[in-house]
Amino acid sequence: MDMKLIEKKWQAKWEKDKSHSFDKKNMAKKYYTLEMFSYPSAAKLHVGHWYNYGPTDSFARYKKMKGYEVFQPMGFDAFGLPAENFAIKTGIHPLDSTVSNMETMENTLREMGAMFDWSHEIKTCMPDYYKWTQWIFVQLYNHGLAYRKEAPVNWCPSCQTVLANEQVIQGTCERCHNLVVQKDLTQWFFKITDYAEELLQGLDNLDWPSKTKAMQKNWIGKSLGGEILFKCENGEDEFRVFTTRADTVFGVSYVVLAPEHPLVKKLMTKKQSAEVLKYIDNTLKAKEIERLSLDREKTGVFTGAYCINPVNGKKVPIWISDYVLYSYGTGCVMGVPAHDERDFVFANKYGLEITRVVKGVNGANDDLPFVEEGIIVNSVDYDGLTCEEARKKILTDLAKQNSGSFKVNYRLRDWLVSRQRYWGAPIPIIYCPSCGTVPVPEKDLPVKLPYNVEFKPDGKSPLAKCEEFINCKCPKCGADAKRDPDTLDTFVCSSWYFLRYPDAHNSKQAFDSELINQMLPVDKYVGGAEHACMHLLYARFFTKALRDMGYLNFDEPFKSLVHQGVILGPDGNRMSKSRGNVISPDDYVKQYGSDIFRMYLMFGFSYTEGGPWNDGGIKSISKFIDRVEKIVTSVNDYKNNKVTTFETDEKELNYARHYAIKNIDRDMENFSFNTAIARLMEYVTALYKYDAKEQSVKNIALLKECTETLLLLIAPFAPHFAEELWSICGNKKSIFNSEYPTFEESALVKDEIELAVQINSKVKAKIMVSSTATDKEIEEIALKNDVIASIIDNKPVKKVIVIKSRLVNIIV
RNA sequence: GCGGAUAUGGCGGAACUGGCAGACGCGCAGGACUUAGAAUCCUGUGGGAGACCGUGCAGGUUCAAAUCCUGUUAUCCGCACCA
Repeated sequence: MDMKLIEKKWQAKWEKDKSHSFDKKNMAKKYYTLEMFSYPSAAKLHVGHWYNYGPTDSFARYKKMKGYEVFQPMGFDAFGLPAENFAIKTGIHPLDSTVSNMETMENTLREMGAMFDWSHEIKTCMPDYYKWTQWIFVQLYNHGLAYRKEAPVNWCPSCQTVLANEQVIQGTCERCHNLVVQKDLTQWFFKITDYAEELLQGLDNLDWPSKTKAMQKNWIGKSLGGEILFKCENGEDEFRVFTTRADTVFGVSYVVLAPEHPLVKKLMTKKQSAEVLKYIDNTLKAKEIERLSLDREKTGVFTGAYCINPVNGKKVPIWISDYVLYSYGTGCVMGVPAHDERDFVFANKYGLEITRVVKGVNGANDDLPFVEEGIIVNSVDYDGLTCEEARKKILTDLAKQNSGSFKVNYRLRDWLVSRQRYWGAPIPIIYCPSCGTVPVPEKDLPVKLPYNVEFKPDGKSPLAKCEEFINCKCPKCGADAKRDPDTLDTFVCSSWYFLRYPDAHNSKQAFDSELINQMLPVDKYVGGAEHACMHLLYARFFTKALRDMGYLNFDEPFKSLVHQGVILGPDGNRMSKSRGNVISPDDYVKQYGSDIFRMYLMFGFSYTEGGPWNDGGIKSISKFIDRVEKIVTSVNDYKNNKVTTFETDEKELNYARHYAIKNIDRDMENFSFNTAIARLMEYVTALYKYDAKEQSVKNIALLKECTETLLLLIAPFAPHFAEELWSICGNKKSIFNSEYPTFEESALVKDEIELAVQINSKVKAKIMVSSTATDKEIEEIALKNDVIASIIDNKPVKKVIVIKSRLVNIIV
């Protein structure tokens, strides 16, 4: 069979019949299957795209055949740096290259033969989409969830833009892998931290991979503790430290402020100022390099100032050190060298006091630092309490004097969304000399991204240099004003696309709430694991924020999530041009067709694991497809020739058939495609055995039924192929609108079953017993077995364990 | 350091709540059909001559462990001075 030919034929037919469009009338059965949309950087699909979209489409087709009204849209995450960098290199405008890439990619995606509903396509770089991205920005602003502030931010000198925390990987830029430096800049942030607790709690109820949940949990980084107020000796200033170990506050021998802390320059004494300023300077300069050294030595400088420990009135020296992060907690910590490893190292290095205030429960452990839980000592009234009791009591007592409080801290930072780049959605904000920060009114949206812009990066936003863009009138007072020159992080665009898909052409609203509340949440979301702490977290945040504004009535966007694994090169390494191990789907699709390529991806790997590419595997699928075709054609021949006599065991064939149906159901739900196809292969082998030369009329009817079942079962995996054979068999209706087989439990009941007989847990013999036999009967049959009897000889039988339909274990 | 995962034949990978380890496929071997090969079909295929031994390693629980428990090693992924 010419696979390429039939693929073309059926793709055209499906498109003509609008086979893949969602029918709202069937809302009660809706099933929203979503694959993460792709970035149109390369013109062609790579194996990763195929591996995400092919098997997931088979899952969607399976759901459709099971009677669900499947919605499976596709689109492009089209803003972003690669197009812009490509433009800088080649001079081709990002819009032009992106539009042409999207076109090529869409064509290749269509050739996959997936059930994408292209009538709902989204392209995030188009004004009809980013208008609503901007609208959401304004909503967030109006609800206090978008704000602008000056802060030390991550700056990538190579990409010439700021980055979100999530985009900094071990001190380097996630895109170009260059070192990221800190800069003080005024930028826009989204207040994702307002939702830290709900984002954390909500994870429990999600059907997501546990690894992904754990990653988000760690990223949010909840920590329970307290804040303790330290007043400075000068009587004016004060600061709070965040600690999870308030129980050790009697062991404080110094406190440390982050070098960036604003109090530092005020508190330092004249004598220490030169050293302090030098240290601050060095910290800022050295940070990016030292960040990479894993075990770097702790350094710090005494400010010359002192503060008072609120629990005992003790004078405590104030130090600064870069091991204290300004961005976490309050930017100040108390130093308890006896009970913290870092403080211990620091105190030893600088000769600071070390006071033990916790001893081991059994009194034995004398080693310092002692970081475990224990019993409080040297802490006056609190002596003898457990650490946990002391934490509560000390904070409660401090709270009474307004010197402390219980406090929950999160590692999660607000999301920095400004980017000093061209190829993104402009930030819809206007700065007016008299009205201040003014959001662009909805009627003026979208703020269009101008085409003619000098986008070569020089550290300033390209849009700032575009006069006709940057200059505007204030929407409030009409005075001359300026637009925000930055664009939005592309993750903003992808944080709500799943809400737009079902209502992709709505020109009045971002989406119709009533419709979206019915269509969402997404029932099955499939995509790469690399998005755990970015896209998947941001999308949850957007959903919750829009819910609280009244636009949505659900809490989570993605009920059930699956990550596909990674297909490696044949050499077991990640595919890369430099390694020369890149597998091009095109070559295989050309040779075998898209059905076989997709099916091999599903059969040759465990879906969530992935693994190295292997050429031999694809041939085996091609062979399997040939076998299916042969069966179907020969059964058709029998039918036409009306051959007689029969000699086959219907019962066994029916067993194979219903066994396949039952197991494929379970496997599909689990995304266990490789085993589903294995069951299909077994079924085909069973059918082959009944492909006898001589057949009776009665038998042919069964064979025909069985081959139809086979085609229905194989349809989700090889859609074009199955559709073609289905029509060859004389069916007028598409196989995807035909009734999917259900299994009959009765067909799976065997008259006789084989049991293993063990003696002392070692298999010694096999016996056949009636499937209705009682334990007692089974035991008797087992003991009568020749082999078993001879082994038992005359030894006393201590115990006999009968596990129905599995085995018999005789203990002698 | 913290968190998560993985480890099973020559290879990719199966094994539901503990119950015959190695489904299915690749590869390999033998056979059938061919003048011959390719293709196709059939049979066999964890190791060992054998009693037996076998799921990274060492223990444990159990009539029974790839699966549960304790410890340990290796690899991969994420976070990392988070107070």
